[in-house]
Amino acid sequence: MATKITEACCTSVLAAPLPEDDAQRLARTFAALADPVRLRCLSLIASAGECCSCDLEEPLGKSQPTVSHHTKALAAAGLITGEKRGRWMWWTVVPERLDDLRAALLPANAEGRPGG
Amino acid sequence: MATKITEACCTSVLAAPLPEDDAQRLARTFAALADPVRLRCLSLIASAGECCSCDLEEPLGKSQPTVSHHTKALAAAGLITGEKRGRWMWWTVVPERLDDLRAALLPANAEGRPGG
DNA sequence: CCAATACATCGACGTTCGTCAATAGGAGAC
DNA sequence: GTCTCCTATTGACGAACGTCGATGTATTGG
Repeated sequence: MATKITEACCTSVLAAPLPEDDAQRLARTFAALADPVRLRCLSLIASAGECCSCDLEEPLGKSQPTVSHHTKALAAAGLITGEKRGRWMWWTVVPERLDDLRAALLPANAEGRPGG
Repeated sequence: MATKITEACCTSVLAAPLPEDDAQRLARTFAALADPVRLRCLSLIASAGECCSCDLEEPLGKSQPTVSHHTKALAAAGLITGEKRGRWMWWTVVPERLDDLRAALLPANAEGRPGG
């Protein structure tokens, strides 16, 4: 089982000094999570499995342009993805992207762990 | 084995809608990681196991006040902790804090997973 | 004592960010 | 076509952030 080398590769923050471009990419992704409104937005989408922008305004307590701004930021970070159906924009989370983030925070001695 | 309830508790972003105060706490922590300089700073400390502020200036390419500013931010988020020995401030990462973050990003159906 | 070193704090600057009102774009209903 | 609903974009505002020079605070060494 030690033959399996993590193809999540490179971006392990704790294992080795992070190259500058990797740091910039990672920082942009974390920045998408660095706002309470966006975190709750992501949480609402994940909990619902799928939901449209109009369903976010009320629980978030923010105006429609603000909600649109945040969904755009989350989508730009690859954390959610949107599909337009009729008039509605349906958002879903991208679990692989969250996996990448968790992998980046893995301790150096846990490279081959399951469920990381 | 469903008897084991995660005592990481509450702060699972994807499992249920995030309360506002939890969102604020989490966002503050992610904000500490939302800067490439701080990410590289954390990475340098983790890789070295322990290091002092003066050893960070050159690899980060930033001035001493800037480095101090970033270490303070990381420490305020609980991601690193410092101990003063003589003239030097020795920084180490707080792995439990990283574990908390990874737990917050766990998918909803992975509550009881090992190595999460 | 004084000088040097390591780190923290302050003040200021330019940039980025979150927010909303106003407006524009697009898709269904009539 | 027109009207309504949902979403995206623009422009503007204040707040927060990253950065550095100057200064302050400890600690070590002579």
